[in-house]
Amino acid sequence: MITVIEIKKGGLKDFMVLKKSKQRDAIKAYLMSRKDHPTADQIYTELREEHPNLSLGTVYRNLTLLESIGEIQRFQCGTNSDRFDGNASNHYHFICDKCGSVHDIPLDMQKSLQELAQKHFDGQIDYYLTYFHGRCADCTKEV
Amino acid sequence: MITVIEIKKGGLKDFMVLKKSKQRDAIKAYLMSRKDHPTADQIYTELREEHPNLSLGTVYRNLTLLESIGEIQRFQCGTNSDRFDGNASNHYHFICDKCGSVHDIPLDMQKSLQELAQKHFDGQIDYYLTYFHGRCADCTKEV
DNA sequence: TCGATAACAGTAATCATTACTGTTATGATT
DNA sequence: AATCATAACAGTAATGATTACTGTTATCGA
Repeated sequence: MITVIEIKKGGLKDFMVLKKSKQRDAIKAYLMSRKDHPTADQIYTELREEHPNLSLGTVYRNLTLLESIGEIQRFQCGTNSDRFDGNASNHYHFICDKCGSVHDIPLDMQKSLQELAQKHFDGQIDYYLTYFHGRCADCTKEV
Repeated sequence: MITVIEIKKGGLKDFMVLKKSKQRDAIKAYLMSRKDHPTADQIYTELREEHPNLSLGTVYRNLTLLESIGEIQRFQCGTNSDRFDGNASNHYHFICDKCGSVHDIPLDMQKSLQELAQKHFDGQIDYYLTYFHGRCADCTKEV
């Protein structure tokens, strides 16, 4: 199977044939195995144990690539580093304002909210991202 | 009137008495006069015309301070710079994925969504941020 | 007017992320 | 299996947003 991806306008070519790489597979697999939405640096540090020559640039390049072909999600949530999620489907996130952890919320996206917002906005709303904030279960137990 | 603000633990003191400054007033006033949620650099560039000696560090310091006392809002929305909003009340934002502009959506926050999410999450949800994406009115007119 | 210190301008440092460079791996074609 | 084009790599340098530092100035209560 050949995977062809589009390249943003500007260069000479407008497409690219993907070649497989052990590094990309490892990054994808790692991300799929986790539910804590790690940062690029966390992924890099973890994978270095198995792949000592792995480069941080490679991690970033592949995360960006995987995101561009819709296999993973990247998002900012107030912390200083971007977070990555192996679950590419649209879903809700919770950010603990105390410990910074990020959790999934198993709840269907509310189409009604988007429809409601659309009634109040002139442009065209395609999707929405919601970040719930508060304290995670662990942190509510502490003072 | 004296404004006293708390300082995060770690230093010798745990409070600070605010003194007024022309620069902070100008930053706040500028932010209040706009609806386009400018970046720190945009604020800096604009205000330099009136205040030629204004420093970018001063802009950042005051934005952080104003945010910490709840007078303005700071948020990330996928663009590479943080955005600032003179309207500190909880409201919805729309980000145009084509031109990057940020708009307000005049819609009350849906308490029901938070309640719904709370039913599916163990921790304590205090608030939520939602970013609608799509194309703004101007951009829907273009190809 | 004085004294304590918050705030400043200017600059250096930090940190996440992206870009560059020479080398290696992939995969289609001979 | 050998060749060839090029995607991907490791390693490193560069970028850009933000924060921290330093010596000076402004604010404000005493």
